[in-house]
Amino acid sequence: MRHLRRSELPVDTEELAKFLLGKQLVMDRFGIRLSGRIVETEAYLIGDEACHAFRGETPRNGSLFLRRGHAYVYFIYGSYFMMNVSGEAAALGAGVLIRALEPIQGIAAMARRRRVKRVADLTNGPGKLTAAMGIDARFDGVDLCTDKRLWLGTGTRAVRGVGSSVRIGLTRAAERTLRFFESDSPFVSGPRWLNSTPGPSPKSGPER
DNA sequence: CGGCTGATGATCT
DNA sequence: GATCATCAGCCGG
Repeated sequence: MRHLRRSELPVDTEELAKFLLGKQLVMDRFGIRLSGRIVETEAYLIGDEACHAFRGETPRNGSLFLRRGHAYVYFIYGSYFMMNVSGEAAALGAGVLIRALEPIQGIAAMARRRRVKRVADLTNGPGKLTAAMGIDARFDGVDLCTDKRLWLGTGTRAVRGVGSSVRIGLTRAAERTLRFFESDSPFVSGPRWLNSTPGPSPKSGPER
C-alpha cells in the first residue's frame, strides 16, 4: 500500500466522499500501524448550511480551507474528535467526514483504546474511529497525502456497492442525500433502515 | 431491534 | 447560555 497522491483525489467534494470508500486510513506511530478501510463518509459542501465552513473561516475550522487532502479534526460534545478530509481548492472550505472504518491492521491496539467488546463496534462511528486510532487535535491540519503518521492509503479490494442516505445527526440542511457507504459492510454506523439499499427497484434511497 | 437520555466542554452569539 | 456532524447504556417489545 502507498499514499494516495493529491492528483488522484477528485476535485469535487461530493465525488471525493464516494472516492474515499474502500481506501484506507492509516496511523503509523510508535512502530505500530493502525489501519482501516473507509466504509462510510459524508460530504459537506460549499454553500451547505451544515458545513462548518458555511459562516466563514474561524480559528477552529481553518483546516477545511486547506486544499484537498488535509485533515480537519475538531472536538465535539465534550468528548469526541471527528475527522474530515478537506475537499476543495485552497480557501474554499468543504470536506468529507469519515464516519466508519473496517478495522484492518492493529486491531488489538485499537481495542485497547476503546472500552467496547465486539470488533464490529470498534470503528463504526466518527467519534469511535478517532478514539480507536488516537486521532486528536494534534492532527488538525495534517496533509494526509504526505504525512508519515496519519495518511490516506490506496484501497485493497474493490467496493462492491455504494448506498446513500441523508446525513446523520444534523439539524440544518438535514434533508440532503450526502452520506455514502459500502452497502454490504457490517462496519457502517447508524440504524439498519438507513443502511439498506433498495436494490433495482424504481425508488432510489431509503424509505421514511 | 428501536428509542431515549445523561455526560461533557469548546465554540460562537 | 445555547448549540453541537456523538456514544454507551438502559429500557421496552
